[in-house]
Amino acid sequence: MRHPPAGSALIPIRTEPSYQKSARYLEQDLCRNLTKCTGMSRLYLTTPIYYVNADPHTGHAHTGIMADILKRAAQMRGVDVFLSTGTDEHGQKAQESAEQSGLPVDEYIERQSDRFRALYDSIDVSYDKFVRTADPHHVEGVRVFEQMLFDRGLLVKKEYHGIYCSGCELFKKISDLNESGRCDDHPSLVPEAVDEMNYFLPLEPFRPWLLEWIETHPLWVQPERYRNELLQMLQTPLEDLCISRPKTRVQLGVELPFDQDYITYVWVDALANYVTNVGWPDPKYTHWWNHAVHLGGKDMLKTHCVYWPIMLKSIGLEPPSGVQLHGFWLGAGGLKMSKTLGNVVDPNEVVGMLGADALRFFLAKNMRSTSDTQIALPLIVQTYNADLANKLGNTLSRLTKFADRNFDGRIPAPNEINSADRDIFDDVCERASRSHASLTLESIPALVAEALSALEALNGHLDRIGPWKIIKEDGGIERAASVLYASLDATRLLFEMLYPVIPVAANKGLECLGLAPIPSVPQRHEFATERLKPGSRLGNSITLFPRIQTDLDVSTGLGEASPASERIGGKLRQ
RNA sequence: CGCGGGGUGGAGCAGUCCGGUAGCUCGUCGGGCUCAUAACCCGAAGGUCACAGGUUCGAAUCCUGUCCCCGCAACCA
Repeated sequence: MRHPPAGSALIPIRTEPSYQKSARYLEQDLCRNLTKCTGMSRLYLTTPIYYVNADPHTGHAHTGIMADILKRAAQMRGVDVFLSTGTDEHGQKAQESAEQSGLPVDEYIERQSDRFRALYDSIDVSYDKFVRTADPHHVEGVRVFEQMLFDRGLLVKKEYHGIYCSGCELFKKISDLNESGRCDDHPSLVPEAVDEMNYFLPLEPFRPWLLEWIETHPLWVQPERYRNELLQMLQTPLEDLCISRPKTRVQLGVELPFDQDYITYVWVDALANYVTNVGWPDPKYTHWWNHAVHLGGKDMLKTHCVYWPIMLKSIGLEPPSGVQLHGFWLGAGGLKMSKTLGNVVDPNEVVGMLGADALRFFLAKNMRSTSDTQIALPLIVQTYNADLANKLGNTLSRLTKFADRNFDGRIPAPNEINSADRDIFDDVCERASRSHASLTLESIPALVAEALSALEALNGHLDRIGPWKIIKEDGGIERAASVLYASLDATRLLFEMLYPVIPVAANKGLECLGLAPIPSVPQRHEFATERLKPGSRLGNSITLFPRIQTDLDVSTGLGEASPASERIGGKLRQ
């Protein structure tokens, strides 16, 4: 425990919830899901592994940050968490990108992989495993996986009939071609019909099993709309899944264990990371695998909820406990980000300008499960100034500086806590407990919204009471002390509540309150009982989030922004 | 008729499942306060809820049709 529950008797905690959660909301609760699947003691979170043929973008940052938020929140509930991520470095496109870069293939994929790792390091994603598909353990795992498929007689070798564009070096679907039967990117070339021998895993035999699995596990895919989409997807027969590529066409990949003329095509290679990361084929992998929840974008639905469970089932492994998906980020104007439009948001740029917590906070606050969401630099700056600087940072400042001047930089001892003080504390406490207890990928924005509402209530409360006025009255210091204690303690709760979202700033805030940082290890955290200790010394008062001055045009996303301190010669920094 | 999402005051969004005086944040304007990061608090202006029909005592919400935007359709979270 970080500090004794010394003040727990000071302000009675209300136990009656004043908020009614809808039954539907409860049904989609990760907690319940995990209670059923994992007993809540352990959690294995995964992000997809990212393809190295392009640079990391906002979407990659988002999935990692959401995973990290869920991890930190689970750890605060005492859950042991393992978070995996990594890069996929195999396949034709990686091979081509390497060639285009002019670098040796090894050098290219290492550089790209490092870019993904560097991004995650810079945004404080606390992964426990960063896998690269070239890692020997992973490669061996893929080969064992494939040998098992082969030994069980599940694979068929047959001709793949396709239309091949030699310009793209890819097979095309009829629907990919234009009216004249040519590829849009290479209109001068005539795509040719090619027959190529490959290995396939027939999926159709497993469709009835998968349908039943989904029927009997209503919380398996979340949000619910993706479950509906999945069920619809499974109404029609499934095509065989191609798992190989001839070496004559692609060299970068894992050689099939039973046919050295072929390498592994993406699915077995990429998806298998989820089990090889936790030790498979060593039996100890179940320690984590039995508690696995995959996180990712909505485009993962078919691969992670059809291909992957069937692949696992076919060799006798259990499906993951859950799959939680999110939408996509769109650029300014609600349009897909593109360099041509100039509306690309580079996560590295945001981190450089505003810090990792600002990016984390924006993504956590705004992603919606039912639709794609807009992101643009001016919107991020707006959120940073309004929520982080003006509300959260400023509230900390006004309280700690008041305590510095009037209470010798110590937590004042509360005397007469009245109902207004109690209400403000209960309000924050309840919001914190409730949003943490029910946290899922889908409800992360609700946690942020709850914190902001609580913060507004706290600021309003402070203004109505006006401790800086009261303290000037006769005997007012007693009353001011109580108001300040309740407000500081509510602020403490807010930092604890927001710790998973903005870990660095939250711990700085707690430090300002004279508290130890929240550790990144499983440790049950009780919002209501770990009260501030009267008389203990506050830390140094700091400007947690300096305001940013900006000329950004919110409607276009174009323009310039720079830190206020830089713009006006650091005056704001004092 | 391939599948799906969306169109709500200047900007970003909630509300739509379970119909009942249109909400939030930002911005703007006015006032207050001065403990605080030109901050914070209070108040105001601003919307025919894409459009047209229909059901209903009553529709942003349900039904029908239309228009527009976006995403997906074998490797982009």
